[in-house]
Amino acid sequence: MSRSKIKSILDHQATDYPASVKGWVRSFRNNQFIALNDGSCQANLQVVIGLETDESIVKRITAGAAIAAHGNIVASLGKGQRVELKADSIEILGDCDGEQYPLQLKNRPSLEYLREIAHLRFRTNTFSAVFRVRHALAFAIHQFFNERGFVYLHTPVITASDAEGAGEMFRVTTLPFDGTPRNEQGAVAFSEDFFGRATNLTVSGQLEAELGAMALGEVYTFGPTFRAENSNTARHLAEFWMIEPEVAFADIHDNMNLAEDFVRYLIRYALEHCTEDLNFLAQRLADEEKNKPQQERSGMGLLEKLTSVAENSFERITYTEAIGILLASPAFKKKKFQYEVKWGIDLQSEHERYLVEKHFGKPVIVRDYPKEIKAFYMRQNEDGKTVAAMDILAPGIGEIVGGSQREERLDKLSQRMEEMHVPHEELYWYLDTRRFGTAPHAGFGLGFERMVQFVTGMGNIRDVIPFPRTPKNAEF
RNA sequence: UCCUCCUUAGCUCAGUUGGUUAGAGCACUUGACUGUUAAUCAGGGGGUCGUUGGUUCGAGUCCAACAGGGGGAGCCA
Repeated sequence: MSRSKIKSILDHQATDYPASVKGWVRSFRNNQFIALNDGSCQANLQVVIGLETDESIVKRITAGAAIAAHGNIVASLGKGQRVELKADSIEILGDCDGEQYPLQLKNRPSLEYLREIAHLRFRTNTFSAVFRVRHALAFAIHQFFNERGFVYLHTPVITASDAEGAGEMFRVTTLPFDGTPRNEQGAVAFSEDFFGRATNLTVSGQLEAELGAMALGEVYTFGPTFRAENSNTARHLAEFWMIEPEVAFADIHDNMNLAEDFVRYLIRYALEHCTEDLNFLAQRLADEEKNKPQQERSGMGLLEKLTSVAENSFERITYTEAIGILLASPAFKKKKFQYEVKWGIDLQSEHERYLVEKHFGKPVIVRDYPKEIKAFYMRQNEDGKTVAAMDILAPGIGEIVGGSQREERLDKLSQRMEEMHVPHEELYWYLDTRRFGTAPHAGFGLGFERMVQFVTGMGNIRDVIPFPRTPKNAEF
């Protein structure tokens, strides 16, 4: 008999039919009742074994063991579940020595501990829920762009450009560490390296995505991104996934509309397709909040927060307005901000949090930042002071989207590159798009893990990626 | 990288002003029970108190360095 997924058994109303299931034992009660989970859904299937079951089998039904159960799906006699599998036979597929198995249903191992056994943490309710939601969001991303006619463009993971200015890079090389070849000036001879030049892991697919957009019209990337920054926070990874749409004939307002539609679409998708997992995660979060002091509680439950974001439009303000709000705030007057507030500063975490969590109470899109604090490729506004950049700030996460209208005017772009010491030679291919049929265009980047954090309510980004890569940590 | 906190059984945690043989729950094991719901009840085994060094008659407890981890900040997505 072929294996049935537990999800399909629980989803269907029928009873009194034969079925086989395979999964991992979550708990074994009364030498008779197995709570079995196969990863297809949050809920367990109760498998009931007969009293005549061979004792040598019964002894091997331990928490964590992999088993197969064959029998009939029947209406449950007990109270906690609608149906159960009345087993005729049990097969032990893989034993699990409970004395050494670190996961026990009753012990509530901490997220920090589970991070150290990331190879086993998928077996917990929390992580299986998080990774099912992560999958759903990844799928929804492709669906969103596909519905709108975007082309999924695979930009390179290995890049020769180090002029993107998006952060420290990981070097990619096959040169030996001992006896590294040197040129006549004594510098490392990258001409002898695999690609004949210095190469790195990508920090962004944006520049390449722009090339695609200037022919295909609307493209997006969705792939791994690498930053060799020594960042030790709950919001940073050395290897993370990023989505970068790029749209020809679009301005900053089209860009904000797309980004807002996108974020709200993803949340609606999760609410519709991950109800059970989100309910579980919401409950988990609520339990966690109970142990926090009153002041640190968020006040809104996970589902309320997601529903509110999905149903209400984001606040849109300019950078100049944001500075005005901060300067007029009670927090500023009481000198609550650690960092200075004045026109020209980069907004600090505390400023973003004030705007999003205290002042507006919902996601905020801030646009038209001072050109000095933004990248060379952002389009210069008429005022000569600002660029058409926009960031979406989300409650609890901070910056979740960063984007801009791109500078399509060759002279302006060229001039800005000179001012910011970005070498023209290395980016001739980028500049060519401005030489040959340039057009207004815009795009943004969305940090996938930050989106997963927002939807699942997980506080640490290391808990929403299967195998986190952070400074001093590349285990598994 | 900076500030700060933590590290005691497989897991979650107690351990008082430095003082006898370091405790509990879960897990494991032996037995009982058999429609349980984190099953329950009774007995049992299980410890290099992160590592190294120091102070002291005596260190899980005090001090230092190192390692690992958490929280906050910077950089950013």
